[in-house]
Amino acid sequence: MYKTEIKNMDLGQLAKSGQCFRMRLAAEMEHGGIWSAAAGGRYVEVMQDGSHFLFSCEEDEFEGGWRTYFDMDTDYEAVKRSVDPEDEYLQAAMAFGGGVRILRQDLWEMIVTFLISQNNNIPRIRNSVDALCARFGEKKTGIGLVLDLEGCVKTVEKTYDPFPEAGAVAAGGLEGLAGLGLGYRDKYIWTMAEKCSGPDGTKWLDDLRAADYHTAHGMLTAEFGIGRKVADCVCLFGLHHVEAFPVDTHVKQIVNTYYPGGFPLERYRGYAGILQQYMFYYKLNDK
DNA sequence: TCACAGGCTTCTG
DNA sequence: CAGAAGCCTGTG
Repeated sequence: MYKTEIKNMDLGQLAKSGQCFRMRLAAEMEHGGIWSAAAGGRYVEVMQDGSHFLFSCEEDEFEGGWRTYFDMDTDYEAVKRSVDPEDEYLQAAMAFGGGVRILRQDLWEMIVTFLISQNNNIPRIRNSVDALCARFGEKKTGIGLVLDLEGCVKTVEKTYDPFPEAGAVAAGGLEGLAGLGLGYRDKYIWTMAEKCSGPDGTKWLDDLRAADYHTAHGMLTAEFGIGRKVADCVCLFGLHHVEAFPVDTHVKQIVNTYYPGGFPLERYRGYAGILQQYMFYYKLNDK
């Protein structure tokens, strides 16, 4: 296990932020809880109490993977300080969801996830992603956390479904995607599974990783089923181009209501996507 | 950086 | 019935 302090991070908020659909509550607790995350062929469980975090992995695995995944080297404090103090909507959004970050997730997984997201809602997206993993992901074991009778934290073995490789999805054919609640999106996913598998697919994904935002966005929208909005989500969540600013139906409503002259993208040039996440989370979860 | 309409899955309120 | 982290295709 590895214990560390992290500010500006809230796992419960991240799980509801609409950027990752594979984080869930493993055990409820008085303060926060134990959350599980599966990413990049690895599994971890994390207990949060305020800014104190206990990871089920050891320090080397944290430093070698989860530190990057949780984007710990971005200064979110500086981002928050840079926001216009007069901007009441953004200030309220940051006060409400200040623990939201831009995770560094797997590119192929983000392509599939945000193809599923189109004309869809978060619970349904989650169901489809889970079903996809259950069908194609070959079960693996990871290390989780559990409280013993005395309330002490212990590690415990857990099984989980990793996100399937593109090759596995491609091999299943279009019919392999039936019954997952994908609807008309199934053909988009299967086409991209073909595109991303094999040596050519690996090269294309590597080229995408090497490209700047504008180029990557163009490469993505050239593909079947990927429009402007999905491409921006893949750029933001799969390539960490935080200048990408996905405009979906909710963000459109926010802009129409609170930024009639348009969102001040120039003021936040280079990282507007982070602010988009604060606004998106606030709009969807504030009641 | 042309605008717009219609269709596409499926579930919730 | 409308709406949900939309996109594709065809038309004028």
